[in-house]
Amino acid sequence: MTEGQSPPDTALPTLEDVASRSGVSTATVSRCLNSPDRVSEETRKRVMAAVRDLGYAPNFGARTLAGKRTNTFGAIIPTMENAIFARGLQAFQEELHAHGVTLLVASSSYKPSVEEEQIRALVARGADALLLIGHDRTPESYAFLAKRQIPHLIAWAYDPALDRMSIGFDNRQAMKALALEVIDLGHRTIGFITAARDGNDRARGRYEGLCDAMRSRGLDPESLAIRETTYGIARGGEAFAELMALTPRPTAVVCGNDVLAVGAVKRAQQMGLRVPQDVSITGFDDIDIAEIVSPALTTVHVPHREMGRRAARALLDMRNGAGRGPNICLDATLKRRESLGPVPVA
Amino acid sequence: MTEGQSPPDTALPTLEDVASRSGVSTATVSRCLNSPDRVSEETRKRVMAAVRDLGYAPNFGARTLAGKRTNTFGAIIPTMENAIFARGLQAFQEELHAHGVTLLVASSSYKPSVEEEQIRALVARGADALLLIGHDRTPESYAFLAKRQIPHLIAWAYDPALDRMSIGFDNRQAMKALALEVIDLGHRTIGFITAARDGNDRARGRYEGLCDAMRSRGLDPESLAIRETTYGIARGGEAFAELMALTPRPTAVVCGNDVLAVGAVKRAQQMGLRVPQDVSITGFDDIDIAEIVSPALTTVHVPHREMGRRAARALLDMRNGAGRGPNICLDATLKRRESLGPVPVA
DNA sequence: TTGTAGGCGTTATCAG
DNA sequence: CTGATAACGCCTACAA
Repeated sequence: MTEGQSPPDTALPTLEDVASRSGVSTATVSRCLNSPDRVSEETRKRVMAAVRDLGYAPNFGARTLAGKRTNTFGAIIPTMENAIFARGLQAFQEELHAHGVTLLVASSSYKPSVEEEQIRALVARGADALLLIGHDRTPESYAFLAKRQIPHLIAWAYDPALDRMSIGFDNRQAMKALALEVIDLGHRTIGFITAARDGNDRARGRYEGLCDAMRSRGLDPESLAIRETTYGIARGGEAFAELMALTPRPTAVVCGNDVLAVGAVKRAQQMGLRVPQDVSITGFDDIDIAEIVSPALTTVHVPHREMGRRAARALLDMRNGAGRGPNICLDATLKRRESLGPVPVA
Repeated sequence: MTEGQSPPDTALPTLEDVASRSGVSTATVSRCLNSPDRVSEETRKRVMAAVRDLGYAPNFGARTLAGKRTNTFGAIIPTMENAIFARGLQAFQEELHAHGVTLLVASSSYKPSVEEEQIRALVARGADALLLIGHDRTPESYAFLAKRQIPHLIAWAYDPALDRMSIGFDNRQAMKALALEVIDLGHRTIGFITAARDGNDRARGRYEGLCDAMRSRGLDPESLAIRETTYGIARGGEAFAELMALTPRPTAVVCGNDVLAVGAVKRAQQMGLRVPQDVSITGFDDIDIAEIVSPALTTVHVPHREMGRRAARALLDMRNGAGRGPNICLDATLKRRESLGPVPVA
């Protein structure tokens, strides 16, 4: 009945089409594709030819339905537009690809509700494991992950107080170290430009690290002039200008990331302020632009690539039944460059 | 028989679990999820409660198998690590999300064979439509796309000679315009730093545009000193150093993209060469660093975000049956900044 | 408004 | 080595 010469152009070829065209059963075709050695050389050739002719590709849905591992991992990042994620993810994807798994990426625009959606979407599409960024997400997301027992790993963050599977670095500690450096250079009036801290534990951790440093040197965190803004070079510039209008004017502006810091540096120059002679500026992440801008940014170097690579390995292990994942803290090291100097003599 | 209280923690809840827990049939549960208005208020509440309790999520594979639209689009880019794709893709994804479709991204590492794999992977996973970068890909990829009638759109490239559905800009024309500017400033000895042109029609188009410009001013493209290198700031610097060791030494170095150009500028400064007084350098793409580096890069501005947004709309239309997609050429405009100047007087 | 039943494409189990 | 055939989880007529 369904012996048609070739499938109508509107329908996708199925296993059955391949089978009838090569005169074997669907079971045999399936074997050809999955365990070629369990099929005779001759029939295999015939089947493969039919596969090519028909442009057959297995239906993934059916395949996973029939109960096989998908070899697909998912990753959900806040935004593709942030170089730190792009870099780490590229390494992550390369490592996975080397192990035969396909990576699917989705982005949440920093919205926990969207992230929850994406988690479900990826899992529903058969993701064997998930890479997530940071600790902040809806309780529903965590509940879902637990109930479905999805191997997952949190990257870009490490919180000693949390007992989660993660591979990241201690944002708070790293920022504290940097801030200590700033304070010990004599700065007392400090400004802080940060991304939104709500729903972003990395940003919050950095803020807390700064407060820690101030307290440990007898400064009151309350005296910190804060500007919270969205991601973007221009945004950093605007926030910087606001800070410079304050009295007393900060002698150092600590930024939550390099992008904001670069905006601050550029704006300073437009305002005729010399960096660091008139005002010091620091970044965080050590992405390319940190070194390109002049003066180059004093910042915190984060091993994005290594993080991606190791996250891939850990997730692969977990998927292979290695049990509970690791909780690894990578080193984020201080990078001294020119944008930070001693407080100007009044 | 399968009347277990609650599903063992090792198995995922299915429609049936939800059904039995809420005392209705699977059909009703399905309706609750897909067309809630066709179900009584009361039963719906009961069902939804069960859904939540069980942490139920529909199995996507089964769903597409049963023949529904997936509301999932796919995109395959060469690498996440290149800001130009990241920016366009973010816009693409936001537009799609606003229309209720999930975007899944995969990357090919600039390898056509990997891209072919990814195309199959995404289609198999039920992608309703695909966004691809550039025209260069294996014939098998095109054959597959045609046979399966997958709505797809090519972005970041526009070739007037090709009759394909695409939304991009004319790399060749844009580079020609930029190169004309260089030549008309008096430069006769020109260097060119480019990404690998094999399998990358955008890079090739830019190269050809440069040749066009030279020819149209009576210069021999053969005299062009070319360095082909991989992506990365450092790579651009190395290629630049090689070019500067040539005799005669180029007075202008045209770069295939901003990243390479920034590397060249930085290296020039390390070598004690003033830009543009001693040597001119140009970029392409107009990403953030083009403006951050000093001197700022003379480059070609590409409307990445708009491209992403419009690609999303076009693909949405195609998926909705709007027939053959568009072939749109966006404007890429010359951005004059400081890195390009007249040829030095000998 | 709700339930029943058939089928979607693949894999796996069992016989031949 | 190969062929039937029963799941897999969901959707959608069709019936009630």
